[in-house]
Amino acid sequence: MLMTFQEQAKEAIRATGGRITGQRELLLDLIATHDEIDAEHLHRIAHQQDPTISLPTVYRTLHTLEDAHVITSRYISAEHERKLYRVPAKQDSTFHFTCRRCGQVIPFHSDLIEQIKQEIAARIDIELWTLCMCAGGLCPNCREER
Amino acid sequence: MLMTFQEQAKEAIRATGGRITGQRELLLDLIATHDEIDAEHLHRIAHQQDPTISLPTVYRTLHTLEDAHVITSRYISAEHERKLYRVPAKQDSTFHFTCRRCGQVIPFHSDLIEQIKQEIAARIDIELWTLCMCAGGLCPNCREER
DNA sequence: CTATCTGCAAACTTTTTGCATTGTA
DNA sequence: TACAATGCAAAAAGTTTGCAGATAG
Repeated sequence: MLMTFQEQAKEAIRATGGRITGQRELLLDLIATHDEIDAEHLHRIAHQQDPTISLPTVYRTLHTLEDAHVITSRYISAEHERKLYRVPAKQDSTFHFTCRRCGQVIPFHSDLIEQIKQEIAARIDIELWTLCMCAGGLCPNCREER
Repeated sequence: MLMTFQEQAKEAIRATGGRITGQRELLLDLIATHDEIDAEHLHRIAHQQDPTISLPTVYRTLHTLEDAHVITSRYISAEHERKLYRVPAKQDSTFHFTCRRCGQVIPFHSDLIEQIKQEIAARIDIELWTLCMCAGGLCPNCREER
């Protein structure tokens, strides 16, 4: 009997004395249907369904969910532009190359990321919550043009 | 006959029609004597030697140097903090774990980083300028306390 | 002499906070 | 009916830009 992400999240919110509001339910539904999303984008699409929802509420909800370990966050661009939030299980070993000239983003999967996580865990006694890995440089096209 | 970092940098600046100003010479000297430094720190120490130097000049100089491939930049913490600049050769395979509770930064070296760089290069025909890897979670102390 | 650099002040982007009000449990 | 959560407006933090004046080559 699997709990949905939304149910798990609500459980986690209640567990710490938090309350389930309409805004939070809406945000949970939207997070569940997007692989990885930033606060501003989340606010934009939430706003279409509930025009009263504010950006501070989006940020506060994301922090609440992250503190409860219901979502994780990371940057995917070397410029650390917007922080992206996601359900932990999703695309854990995918990182991104961002072209510094045209801005193109190329996703990249590597098993070495899992190995690095294990290496960290083996060497320092930390609890790893997030690992962000961002590559930057010139993409094939821009490399050719210059 | 090895050129110093400063001489190389000046050469690179001149090569693109740039000019060698007192501010730029001072910044180059300071960058050369620090492993990895952020704009605000660089401005602070530069300001002690030349109180007229401004933060925009520091940023503009860092961008000029980065465009000329004389320095590289990266973030070392997964939180939206400061960008760090450095001479490319320095501590290339060191990344950092930042504790989300106490802020402690634990540097961490792994040969897997070089392997990942090679894996990227082998798979996509990119020119890799920077790779940032930021780990976050609980440090040994904070993990114990909660 | 002229294009590049500079400092200053102000703008910008993303994220956070104070506060009075609303709404959940 | 308490205490958590909300919206608004304003602040914060890091970085960038416009502009008029200074300066390298």
